[in-house]
Amino acid sequence: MRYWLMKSEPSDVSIDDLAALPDQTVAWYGVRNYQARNFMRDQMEAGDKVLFYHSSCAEPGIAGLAVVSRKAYPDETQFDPKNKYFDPKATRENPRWMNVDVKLVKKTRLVSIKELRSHPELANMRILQKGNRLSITPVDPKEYNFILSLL
DNA sequence: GCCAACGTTGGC
DNA sequence: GCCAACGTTGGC
Repeated sequence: MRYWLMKSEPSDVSIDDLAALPDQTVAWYGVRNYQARNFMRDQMEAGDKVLFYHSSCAEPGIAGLAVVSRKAYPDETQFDPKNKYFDPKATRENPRWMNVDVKLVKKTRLVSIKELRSHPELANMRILQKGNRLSITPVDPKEYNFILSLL
C-alpha cells in the first residue's frame, strides 16, 4: 500500500464537492502529464491512501483524506471533443490517459502549504520543492503519518 | 497579474 | 536527437 498527494483545484473539484458526489467518489480525470499518469497506471492500487490537496486557490493546502477506490482505467474525457481535456490522438483502442477513482475518507482542517513548510519533518516532500508542478506525487509513510498527527 | 520552473512541440 | 519557442502550473 502506498501514499500519495493529489492536487485538485477547488474551483474544479473541492473537498466539499467530493463530499457531495454520489458515493463521495470522483474519477480523477484530466491528468495530462505522463509522470502523473504513470503513477496512476503503474503504481496506484485500490486502498492506497491519498492526501487531497487544494491548489491554485486562495488557501492552498491539504483539505482532506481520501483513498484510491478503483485502479486505473481510461479517462473518458480524452474521447469527448467537447471536453477541455479532449485529446485527438487518443482512441478507444489506444487510450493515452488513465484515471483512478478517489473516494473521500474525511474532510480535515486545512493544513496550509505555509504550515507544511514550517515542519522540518516534511522538508523533503515533493510538493514543497521549488518548481514542483506534478499534480500527483508519492508521499513517504513517515510524512503521511506526521501529517495525520497534525490533524 | 507576475514570473520561475518545467513539459511539450516541432523544425532542422 | 537537439534545442528554441511556446504553453502551463501554481505560489505569491
